[in-house]
Amino acid sequence: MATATRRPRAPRNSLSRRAIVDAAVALLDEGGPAGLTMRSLADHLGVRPMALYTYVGSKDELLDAARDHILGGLSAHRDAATDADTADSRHGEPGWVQRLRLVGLELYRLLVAHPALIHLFATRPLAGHEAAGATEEHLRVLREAGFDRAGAARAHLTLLQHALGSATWEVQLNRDRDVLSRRRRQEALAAMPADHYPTLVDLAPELVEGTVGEQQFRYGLDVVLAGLQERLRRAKSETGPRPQA
Amino acid sequence: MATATRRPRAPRNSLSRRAIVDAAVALLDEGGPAGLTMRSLADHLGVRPMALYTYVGSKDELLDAARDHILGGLSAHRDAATDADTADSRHGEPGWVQRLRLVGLELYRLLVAHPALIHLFATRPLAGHEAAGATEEHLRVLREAGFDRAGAARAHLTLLQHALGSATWEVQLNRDRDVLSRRRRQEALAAMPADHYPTLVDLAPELVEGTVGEQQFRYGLDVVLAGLQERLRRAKSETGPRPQA
DNA sequence: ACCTGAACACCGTTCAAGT
DNA sequence: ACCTGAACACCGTTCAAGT
Repeated sequence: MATATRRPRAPRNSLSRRAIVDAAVALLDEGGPAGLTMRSLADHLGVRPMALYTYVGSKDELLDAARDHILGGLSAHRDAATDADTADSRHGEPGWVQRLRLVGLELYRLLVAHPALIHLFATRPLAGHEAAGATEEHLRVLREAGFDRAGAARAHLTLLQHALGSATWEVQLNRDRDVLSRRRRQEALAAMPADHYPTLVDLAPELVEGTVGEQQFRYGLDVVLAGLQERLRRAKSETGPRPQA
Repeated sequence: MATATRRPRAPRNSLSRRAIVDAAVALLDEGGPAGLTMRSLADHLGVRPMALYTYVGSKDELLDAARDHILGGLSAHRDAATDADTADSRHGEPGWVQRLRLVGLELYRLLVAHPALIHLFATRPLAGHEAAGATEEHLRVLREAGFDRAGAARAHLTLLQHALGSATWEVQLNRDRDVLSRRRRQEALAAMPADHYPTLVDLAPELVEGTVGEQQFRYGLDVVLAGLQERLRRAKSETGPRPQA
């Protein structure tokens, strides 16, 4: 859409891997996955396409670097929680649940703020430690709460997977918020064959209005957290009342 | 990888939208998103690229059709559950929980069996009723269990989002199972800076061994289902003991 | 070492033309 | 109506060359 910024021909040694990755992230946020091509990126940096290959090797490698760079913000921003985030904790809720909620919200917001990140999760192979900041926090809190080693690992993955799925759904649902408004979406749902999907058609208003945005993520996160509490309770009653090492 | 099947020049009226979509799904399953180009698809069908445009309009439209075609299998396959699926239901577990588990497993398996589907969820805009078969089943079971209208909608989305996120993670983690084995992945995790990620490094074995495949999905699904039971219990105790309409 | 220019083997799609 | 051929404006990347 936006007119491609024409190259003001950068000076000789102004390029760097860091600058390239930064520009790549900017182009991804701006124009989505399609907005980032080696050629558009080169143009953006005032350089010929092949100049980039001095620093990156391939586009895939660049995409991985962009992903890791965005996710690298995870541990640093940890204490950026607003009052609103902590305000709605349930009364009598254990501290570890509240802390996991904050990590989850941060992760979800990062994914929604960088929609291209979701594309990268669904496109590039994973090693498993991409969201290391959130992983470490998850695991530490879970272990302190009393989860055993295997339980902490599985619970962490569940939280991560839920955040990823929620953000994916949310981002793609809102990709063209303007062209397909809520009203139209509700009409589309209500217009489905009622003999095959009676309940879906009946609940069309709730599906469109009530399951969107951070509100829906918070609901799902609370469900997961309640399930984890139940899990911990059961594990403790089996092992006996004293907490595990 | 596979040598491109050379066109045996199809007879004149052998093409159809249905045949094109089927072939597209096959190419997607076989070679991933990159394996499907209008040109490779035409070759596969023994036809020139532009012949496809009589039936599809654009590649994007074709991708949506392929996604909807795969997801269309959701309602039909409903009773394909094996004994193993029902065998591990917890004793004294309400029937609705068991039914939701079956739907979830079916959804997860479909996503993992068609990895390109995950790419489509993260790439193409959503209307909200793509997985209508699973949605209808979810909503009906939830309503019968006693969830109110808004609660059923939110609970359904949570189940859907969790399945999507789990499948995404799983598929991308295993994309090159051969080139990056578990052993190597565990070594990579254990080699991360222990001062920044002590718990992660410590739990590397559990993270690699215990959080993979359908086993991990079942764990997360059980967590979500336990959370939903808790949710329902609380809602009922607020409204009074008699079930809601 | 850092960067350019030309080229190759691809894309999706338009447009005019053939049957 | 159904399909082809040639062409356009793109891709990522190789290769040889310039500084």
